[in-house]
Amino acid sequence: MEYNFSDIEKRWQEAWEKEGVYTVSNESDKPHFYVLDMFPYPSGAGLHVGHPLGYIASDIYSRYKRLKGFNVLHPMGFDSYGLPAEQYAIQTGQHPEKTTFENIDRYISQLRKIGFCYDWNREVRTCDPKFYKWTQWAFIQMFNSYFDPKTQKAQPISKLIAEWEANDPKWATLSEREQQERLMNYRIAYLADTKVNWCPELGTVLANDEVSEGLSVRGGFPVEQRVMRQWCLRVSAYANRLLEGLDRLDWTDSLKETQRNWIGRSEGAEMKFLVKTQKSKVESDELSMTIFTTRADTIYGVTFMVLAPESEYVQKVVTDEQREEVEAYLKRCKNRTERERIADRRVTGVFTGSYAINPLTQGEIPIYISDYVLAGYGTGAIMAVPAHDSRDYAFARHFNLPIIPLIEGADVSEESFDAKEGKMINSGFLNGMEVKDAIQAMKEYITNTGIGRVKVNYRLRDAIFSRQRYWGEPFPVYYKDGMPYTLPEEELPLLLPEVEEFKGVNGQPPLGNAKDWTYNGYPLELCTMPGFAGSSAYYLRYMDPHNDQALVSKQANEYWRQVDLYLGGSEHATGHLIYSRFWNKFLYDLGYVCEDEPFRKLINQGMIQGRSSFVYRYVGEGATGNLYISYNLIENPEYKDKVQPIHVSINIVNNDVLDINAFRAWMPQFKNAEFVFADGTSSELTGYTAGAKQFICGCAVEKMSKTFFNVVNPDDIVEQFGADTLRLYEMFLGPLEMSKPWDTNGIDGVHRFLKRLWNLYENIEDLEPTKDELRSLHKLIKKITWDIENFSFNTSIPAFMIAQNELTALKCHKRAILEQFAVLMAPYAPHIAEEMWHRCGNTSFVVNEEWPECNEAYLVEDTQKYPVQFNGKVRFTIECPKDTPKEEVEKLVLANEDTAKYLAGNAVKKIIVVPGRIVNIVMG
RNA sequence: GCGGCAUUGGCGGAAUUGGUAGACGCGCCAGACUUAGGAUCUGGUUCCUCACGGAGUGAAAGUUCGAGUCUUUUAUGCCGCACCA
Repeated sequence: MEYNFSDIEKRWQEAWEKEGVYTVSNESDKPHFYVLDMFPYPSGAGLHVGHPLGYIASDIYSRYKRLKGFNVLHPMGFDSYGLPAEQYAIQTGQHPEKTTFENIDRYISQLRKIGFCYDWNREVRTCDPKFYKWTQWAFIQMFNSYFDPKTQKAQPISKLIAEWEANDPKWATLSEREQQERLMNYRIAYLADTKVNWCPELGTVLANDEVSEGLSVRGGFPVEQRVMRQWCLRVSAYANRLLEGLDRLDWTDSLKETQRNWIGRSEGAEMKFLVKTQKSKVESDELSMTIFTTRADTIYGVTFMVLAPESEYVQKVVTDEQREEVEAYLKRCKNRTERERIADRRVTGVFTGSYAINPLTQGEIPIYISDYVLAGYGTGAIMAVPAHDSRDYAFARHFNLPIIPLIEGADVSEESFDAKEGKMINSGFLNGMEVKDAIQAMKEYITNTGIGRVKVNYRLRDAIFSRQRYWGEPFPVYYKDGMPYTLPEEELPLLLPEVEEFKGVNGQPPLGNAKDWTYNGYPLELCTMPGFAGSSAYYLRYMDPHNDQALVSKQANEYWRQVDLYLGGSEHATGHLIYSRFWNKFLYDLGYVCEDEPFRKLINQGMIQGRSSFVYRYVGEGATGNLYISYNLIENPEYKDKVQPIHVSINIVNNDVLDINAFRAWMPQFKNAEFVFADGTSSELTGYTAGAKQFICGCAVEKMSKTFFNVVNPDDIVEQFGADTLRLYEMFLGPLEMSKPWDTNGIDGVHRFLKRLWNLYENIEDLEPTKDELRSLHKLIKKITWDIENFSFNTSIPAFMIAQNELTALKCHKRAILEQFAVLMAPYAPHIAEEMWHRCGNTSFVVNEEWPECNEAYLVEDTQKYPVQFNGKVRFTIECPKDTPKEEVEKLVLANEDTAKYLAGNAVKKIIVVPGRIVNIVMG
């Protein structure tokens, strides 16, 4: 009987759905396990074969865990707020909800065809009011909380108010507005004037992780710096906990390292420098500036100070003579976009006219302003040590400032010496110390003398949480006397209003276009929340998706606790995975969730790139623009550098051979195309007939994209080969975590395997399995179990193939063997596994079966033991295959004399041997 | 610049605890069957050599009875961060 995959797959998908075999209950005696995929943004292009890679891997793991007796939560949903749908809406006037829902429908139909074991009853969509109610709810909690630095935990802000009422007499004298303003400095969700990444093209601000090299990640539009009043989340308060929490997570080192980098902890010291200006005489603290440094030991080499242009110190220290020059410089900095600043790293700066006093040497040091110092990090002011910092060095060279070497033997005539090693010189009481010790000594010195204090700085900034966009969660916030207040929780969800026009007008965000956007007559917030708002707690919602009383009930949360296995791309390392951890820790502090970290184990699947094909158009002398050269010839002198590669649809290329007729029909400009074939003959001369000559295309690995004509749609693969073949082949491509190009060419091999496997399930017999058959099966059980537990899915497919080959060679059609084979296949290829299980005479679903146990006893090969004489005495025993002749063993020992000597001197229990070689030594 | 990961046939990649390097698949070669097909099956396929034999996991050194695997140095590629003081 033929392997009719489309019939099998359709039948079983319908049966699973009808019987609800993948519906998950929160009440179960079984141990729980939560497997989650990062939910997708439903883009208009639909899924390509790269998307399901991680989904297949997590599905295999889920199905395996189920067979192992776990109650497995494995849901899917959609991150459905976002810029592309809104950009499309602005262009076409279509409501983003309409296009979003259409895209979701398409995604669901594509996903269903691949046979995932999702519990679709638990699907969530971030743009669904029932869902974003809880996004808004979380925001209100953040607004009403502050971060207590003593306990390192979020607390209700009422506690802070009570404390002030009791201990701070000034509090009661403040007006309501003043009180609100003071509280705003503590709230975890707060409104502040901050320097933001403003993207004029998108008409919105962006978070740091949404900007790369001065361009927006979405769209690639220029981004400029601007000060705006924005909602922010006090993520930086959690910097230390986010850093320390990493140690307890089962994530890859590279991902942890990326997060550590992003959090950017650095230990150093803050130091106070008094400032001498035209107005002050330095006696008082009145004019001083605080700087942050990790190299307090280099203070004897400070030859100038530098302020960031935006530093609050600037206006205090600038002298009248320098004012004009300084203002000109500040203006120039302000007008530079982030991108220009990054692109142009020439040294610029201006002298303020004032001097700082070195607290150790009492020397006067000039204060400069330069944009190489960042306002957002440390205190926005630095002490410059040109001898030992390359940036200070460049500045000193440009402005001809002195450079004092502080480390013995350091040559600073050409460049700075940045390394933290060597003996200190020119450094007063630090002279002779190693750098490491000097840093420590200096820290103690400044603490004791009160010049400064030890300080830990983090690079992680607060997240800017406002977006001047339409397609996002509205803030549950209204304004009274210009101060924000949150809506009562029972008013949630605050529904996204309808608007006529999706683009903002008159500098107002799009919600400004909504009619009657007020609460009790007070204006509501016009901004919406960013994309990461909805994706920061969605994994909690899956635990209890229909609850309208809470984000997640206590019982549901305490049953599932946290995501046991999370799969997704590494591109979310500094965005989603930081925000989610922050969000979760916040909810944990307030007692809404029972785990401090959301994702226990995390795996990044690699990206699947496209494999583009090219034809080469002849553009040399006498070119008609109509002649194409086979790839194998383009390096020939007559064509070299005279051809132009043109992307060609991979649908008309098979194994790098172009389908000539399909190419001519593909686009009008290729209608009269002529070719020089692989053998050097030309189509004009020979008169082309299909199949007679080969035209070879070039190829390249690129992003999968419509513009490269290299997109492969999983639907097409499913139709041609079936979902099981797709699943197996995606895993077979290579290690899960590695990036790799998609190449449909190899898929036949996997498909052939399924067809051959299918043949084993004819004429099933109820005979007792032989030893060889049992060995094949148990080898397979051992291998597949190990593979799944170690996420080494790619190596399972060869194991299945080998087992299939062995069983075919043994002509094995025995029920006892084939039943278990079906169960082993179930995680990888669930449809054919169900059918195989069924053909063995079972009526149950394979998903309800038990994972087979490996019996090691079946794996032992027949061996025999030889005592080996060495130096005349019996020294050890060699165990080798039964038919190995004794002379062979003796010859072997002599041939491996060094090894034998070593063995004789050690307590060796067993040696496994194959002809000619000792291969495995078991120590006693 | 800092950090992480990788490098094995024509190609994707195996080698799980240091123990037969190249599993399995693609491609290619030969053969069988055949209604000539992009079907199926069988055998071969790391390189050099007619062969015997030798070499071999980016390069160099080291540890070990034994190294693709461990250590050091180095080269190349990919990814992340980056005037972060």
